[in-house]
Amino acid sequence: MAKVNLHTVAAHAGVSTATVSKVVNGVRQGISAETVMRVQEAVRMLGYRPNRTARELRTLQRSIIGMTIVDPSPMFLADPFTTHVAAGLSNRLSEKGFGLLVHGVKPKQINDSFLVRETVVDAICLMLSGSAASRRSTIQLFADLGQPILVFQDKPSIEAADVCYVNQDDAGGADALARHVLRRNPASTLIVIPKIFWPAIEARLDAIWQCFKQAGRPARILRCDENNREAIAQAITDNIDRHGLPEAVMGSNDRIAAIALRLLTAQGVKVPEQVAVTGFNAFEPYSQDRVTLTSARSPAFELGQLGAELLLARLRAGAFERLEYTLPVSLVEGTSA
Amino acid sequence: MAKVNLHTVAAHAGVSTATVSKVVNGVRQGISAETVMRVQEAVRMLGYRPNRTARELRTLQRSIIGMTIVDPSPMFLADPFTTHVAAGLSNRLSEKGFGLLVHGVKPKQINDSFLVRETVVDAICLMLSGSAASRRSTIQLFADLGQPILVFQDKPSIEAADVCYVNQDDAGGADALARHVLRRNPASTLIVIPKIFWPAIEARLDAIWQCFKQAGRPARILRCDENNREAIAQAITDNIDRHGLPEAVMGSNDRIAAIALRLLTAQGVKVPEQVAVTGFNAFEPYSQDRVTLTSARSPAFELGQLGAELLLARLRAGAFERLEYTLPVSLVEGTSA
DNA sequence: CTGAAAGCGCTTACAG
DNA sequence: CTGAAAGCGCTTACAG
Repeated sequence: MAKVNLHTVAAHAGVSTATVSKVVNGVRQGISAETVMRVQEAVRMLGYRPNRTARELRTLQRSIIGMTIVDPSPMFLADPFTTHVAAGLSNRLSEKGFGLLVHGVKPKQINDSFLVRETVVDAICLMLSGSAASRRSTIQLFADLGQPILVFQDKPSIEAADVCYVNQDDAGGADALARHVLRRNPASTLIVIPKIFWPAIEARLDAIWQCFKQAGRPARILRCDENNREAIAQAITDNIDRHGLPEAVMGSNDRIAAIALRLLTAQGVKVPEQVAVTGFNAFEPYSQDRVTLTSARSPAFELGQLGAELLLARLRAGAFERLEYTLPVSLVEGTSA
Repeated sequence: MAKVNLHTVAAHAGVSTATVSKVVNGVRQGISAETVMRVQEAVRMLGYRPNRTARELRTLQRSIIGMTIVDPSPMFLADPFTTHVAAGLSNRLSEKGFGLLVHGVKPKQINDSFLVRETVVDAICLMLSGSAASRRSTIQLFADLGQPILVFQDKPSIEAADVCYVNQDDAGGADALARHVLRRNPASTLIVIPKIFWPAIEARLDAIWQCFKQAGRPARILRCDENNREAIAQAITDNIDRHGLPEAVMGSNDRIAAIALRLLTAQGVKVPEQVAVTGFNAFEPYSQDRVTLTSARSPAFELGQLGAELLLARLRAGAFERLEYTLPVSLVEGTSA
């Protein structure tokens, strides 16, 4: 079947392409009801679907937002935090007829990413892992593109007018958790975090660390390979064998906390009586053997929604109203700590 | 800063836009090395990034694949299976300079989806929940668009030349699990599945059901609200209270199996001695209290990769080579069953 | 109320 | 080896 375009419809309805364009776009101003009907009928009969590319070129906007996730693993989209953000973004963008283009890229390949090389979206969201220096240079790279950039979960490093930072209060959440744990004056605390460097995780760690320092309570840190459940369990077991049973275990996310919780109860350790356990994220309530996990609720979906709104507003207004936003993280009190 | 386009670069380098276009696209045929250099220099100096929209309009291809997920929940992107497929898709597409546009849509709103209303991508992937009839009509709707359609995890219902089905062998995997469980001749078996209707889940259920029927062994089915861990645990507990402890619990995914496993061990039930437990997906090895979960490995990431390759080939060749593909699902033998 | 026409930024067959 | 020109499918200010 031949391509149906504005001309086909116009010819079929016996009007100009200008008129068809207006009808299709709902511009009823100065068009007779009868003409509208005739055009709509032609559209229906021919199964006409406007070519978005042409509209985009004409109006010079794509109505597509890019989301670049910099992660060494091709499974970038499997991380719950990331997917919650993406879901929130897509959700809000869709409502406004905008699309979300997701793009995972390995740290080495950022320069060759087609989102960098070409103008393919109206604005770009960034979700970065890696050291502060590498993140900084990545943000700089994107900032230099001359497109609006929105960075999720990162400390403002580049001060550019068109770079906006959307964070959750990881430090606040971690602080609340630490205070909660410190109420029992633990003689020893084990903090378990993933090896891969994510700024949000470091922010949580810092806050806990500060809090413990101020309270004059010791804590030790264990970094483990997050991709493997077994590896996490083994690392925790080894650490306990070497340094003894801590009085609290603080995981940097619920997954790690759940593994610790399971491991401890399997060894007959009572939670929270002997050991307090906390997690982070609380994307869904977590419980095990009647103990519910004390955690902090990450508003990741809301982060995505907010990001979408800010970007849409930026595109409309020509500038971000503010360059930094922080969403609160609330303590989820379970029975595990 | 003013927009930099082909003309700007051409003027700067003192050549025609045709020449700049060729250099930028790597067409070195019939262009002197010196000209190439001069153009590249101008591109660098001006920070020129080709406008993808214009190229798309000229070549009439978008180099974007759409992924529509039909799900009543806005959290559509939070499902591990879906995200694994999306990651696989995006991974392969990126390598070829293609983008992945994700779009979650509620069942009622499919007709208003901009992927349906307008031509915005080169091809569309579908991931559908809901009844067979509703899925069928959704596929029909997309098939009528005159664009290549690739359906993940659904039984071929619409026979159209441009609709391709990519599945994993859910029935095979479920069958293997059922046989495995049946080796112990369980007097009673509880099958736990989510309330929401996903074809893959039904395929698993059917296979298990058939297998048990043939073996002359009874099984009962429990449908529960999958979004809530507590609800699942409660539903299983209630079912056991009412019908007694089964000798096997087969979850339709690992998450449900893990909840059952935890719940049983918490009640002092020995797994697998008293009750065998199985899951499905095995996106990562799951273990708890030294028992490792027996499951079936879903090649979701590979499904996405294959889908990307098929779509790319389809776009190149003008037609799908085959209209149905099934990836194997392998049994993961743990100690839980 | 309607239409002719310019032009968005590219690519490409063609002529030189 | 290089460039002039047509045209991809739309939108919109403008004239009638």
